[in-house]
Amino acid sequence: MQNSVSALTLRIACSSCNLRELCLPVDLSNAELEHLDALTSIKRSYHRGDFLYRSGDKFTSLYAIRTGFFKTQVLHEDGREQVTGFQMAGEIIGLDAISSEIHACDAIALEDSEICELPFDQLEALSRELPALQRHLHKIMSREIVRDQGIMLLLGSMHAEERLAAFLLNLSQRFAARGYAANAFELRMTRQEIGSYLGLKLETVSRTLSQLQSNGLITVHNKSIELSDVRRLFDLVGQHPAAPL
Amino acid sequence: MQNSVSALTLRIACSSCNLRELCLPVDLSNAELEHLDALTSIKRSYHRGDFLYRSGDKFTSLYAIRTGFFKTQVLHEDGREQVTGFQMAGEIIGLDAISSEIHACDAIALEDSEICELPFDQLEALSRELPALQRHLHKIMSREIVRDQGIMLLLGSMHAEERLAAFLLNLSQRFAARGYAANAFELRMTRQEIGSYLGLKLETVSRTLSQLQSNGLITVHNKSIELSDVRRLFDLVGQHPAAPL
DNA sequence: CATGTATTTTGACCTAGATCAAACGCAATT
DNA sequence: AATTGCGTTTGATCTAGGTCAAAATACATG
Repeated sequence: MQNSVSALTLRIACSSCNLRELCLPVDLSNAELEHLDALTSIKRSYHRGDFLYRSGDKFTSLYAIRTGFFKTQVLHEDGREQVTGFQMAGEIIGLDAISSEIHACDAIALEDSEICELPFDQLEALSRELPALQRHLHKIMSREIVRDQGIMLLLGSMHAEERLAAFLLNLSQRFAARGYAANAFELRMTRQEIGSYLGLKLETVSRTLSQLQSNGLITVHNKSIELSDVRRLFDLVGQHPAAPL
Repeated sequence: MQNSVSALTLRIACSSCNLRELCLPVDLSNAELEHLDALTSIKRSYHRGDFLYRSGDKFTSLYAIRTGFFKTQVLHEDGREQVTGFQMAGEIIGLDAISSEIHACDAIALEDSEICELPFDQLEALSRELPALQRHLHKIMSREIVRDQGIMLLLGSMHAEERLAAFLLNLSQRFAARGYAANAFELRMTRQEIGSYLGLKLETVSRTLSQLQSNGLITVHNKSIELSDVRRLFDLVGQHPAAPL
């Protein structure tokens, strides 16, 4: 039981977090989980539009998303921007900063959100004590590499329609893993942000969504999406429904 | 001094490897380096075209490239392929397989090559003992994530000419870091492989190289490349020469 | 509720790169 | 030297998606 907490620096125990099935504690025994509570993980709140960190900031911590939705983006010097990912509850962000100890991208809240700040030094020290945590941390980083390779495949060799289908199916699967409806959800990001992520212009995103709708694969009403024919969406990306993106 | 070795399972000591400035031992003290020698790292040779591993193979080890050149590629079910990277001496490959313990891509030698096989269980165990090694392993993984994000930016928002310029400058910098000439080198890969990596067709790669040549930025003779005007190449990618790709 | 601002949709047109096809160069083989 | 075969270059066309512009819709704020 937690008491006498400040609003800004509420210490959070992983063992009592309802995201423990998705987040850092995956694969840890109860005994190990208690050790993880030794981590001084701080809960913080962000409003829509707030920066969790900025490119160039000194790296100290990874961040586990408790609630809400973030995007990460890299800015090119000439003003071009590339959204590199959309992150939701249970996902860990900040991994790109470990290499240089300086954040390489911006992380921005797309809706009001809460995160757990995980001081990386402590996380490393603890993972020397807990092999299961060490392995899981490695898996999280490796998973990010695999994800990025999937996006490279998408950007390098898929058409607009396939990119959108893959994007929507990926969101669907991640919502489903969190207990939300897989076939109907609200987009948290603009067409422009989707386009940046998928290497398309916002007009193309809009047109392609309309086209998927008129072909009966989805229903779009502004930011609300319904997947009407998941089978044909999977056909479009040339994947079996079992395989994650 | 090493004696009585078999051709296939030569044990290699990191402490006596001339790649230690680039590879796993970076940032380790001499004392730590000796511990790293406890790792049963096995040297193996591959011929041009050989697979180091295939997508679907069980993951056991990371691989450090001692000499030679590799490509990694992911194959889409419908036959599309995407080259996800070209790797040279001192670079570590196989990181993508940690997450699922199954390799997610193919790794293929582009010329006769030698690698060090690094059993991952042992590497993890050792990195629990050596914080500097642990940190370095994390940095290697993080650097791969940053690299992938750079490619996402390239694929998502750059034109053919910019992609080729960025590609050539990146190779140049990596050759330079290994003591080779920065401004003249041989490509180890085909136009088709470059195209797959950069999200372009091989004809576009060829045309764009010709165009860079006629603009005086490079000289191309088949696989041999000379960077004639590095300054303007950097201008093209909108980067200052100091910044790595 | 009215007004101003951002986002989305849709249309008309344009272009970078894809596609298709042919010729060329170079290395290995006979 | 001729043959074969792969990789590369170059040309002629085509098209998916970009660009530019305007209208429609949603959203925020006084």
